[in-house]
Amino acid sequence: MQDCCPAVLAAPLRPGEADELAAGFAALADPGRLRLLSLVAAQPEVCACALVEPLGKSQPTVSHHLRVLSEAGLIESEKRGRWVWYRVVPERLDSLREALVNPEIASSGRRAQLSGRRT
Amino acid sequence: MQDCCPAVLAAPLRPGEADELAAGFAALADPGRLRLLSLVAAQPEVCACALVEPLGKSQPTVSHHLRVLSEAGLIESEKRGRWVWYRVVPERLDSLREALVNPEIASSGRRAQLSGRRT
DNA sequence: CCAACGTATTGACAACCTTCGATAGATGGT
DNA sequence: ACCATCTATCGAAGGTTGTCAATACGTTGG
Repeated sequence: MQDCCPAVLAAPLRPGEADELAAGFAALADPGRLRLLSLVAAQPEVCACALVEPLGKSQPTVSHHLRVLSEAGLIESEKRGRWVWYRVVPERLDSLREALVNPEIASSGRRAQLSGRRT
Repeated sequence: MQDCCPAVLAAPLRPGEADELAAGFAALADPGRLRLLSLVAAQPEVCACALVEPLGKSQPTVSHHLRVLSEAGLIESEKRGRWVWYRVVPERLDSLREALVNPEIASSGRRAQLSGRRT
């Protein structure tokens, strides 16, 4: 813990950002939710009524997952008459995707500055 | 559930793929793990001993999270003498990133074929 | 205004996750 | 051999999550 390596100087990812990102990924951490998202993303807009059957889960469960995706900012809803329509929020997906590029510092950048020493 | 819209024809994401992806995102769904990953990604290789302090969690906890990231295929480890070195697996990050591009079908492709009808 | 329908909320339960202290396993120095 | 050190595992406590049946809410059509 004190003389094996340079030791990381500062966390490239601050706790605040980490929380934000983790919340986003948490919404993607369920198979059903991913399929739900892909169903919504497959079209400009999808009625909630078209999501229950293909998912093979109960209506309350689907509703719950849609809410989770919504609160994570991945989709947005609009009530029109008796039905609710959902569509993806591409910007949010983009932001999560970019986060996965961040660690590119290692795969391409690779200018790990080994200047520091000890803790 | 029967006459509001075209209804999605086939799930763009099959249950099998969804499970695979969800497992990956689940590993990213924790703030501590994200920071851990970013710490590892910040350099070509990082000793486990350099990760406990910056994360502010106990050593067993850090070890646990490293294992989770490892089992998700996001990082790999190599034991050298008394220490264990970790590095990211860029390919795995890429595959997860691509999955987030998949729903691009909606944001750019947008050729939702509204041919089908009813359930 | 009432009945039918689409959606959301509630309540409950099991499964899982995060976290830590204690401890075990393995390696290297003396 | 012995001890210090680094890492992993175990066991437990507390919290979160996924799921459904039941039910409430809001809208449309008669």
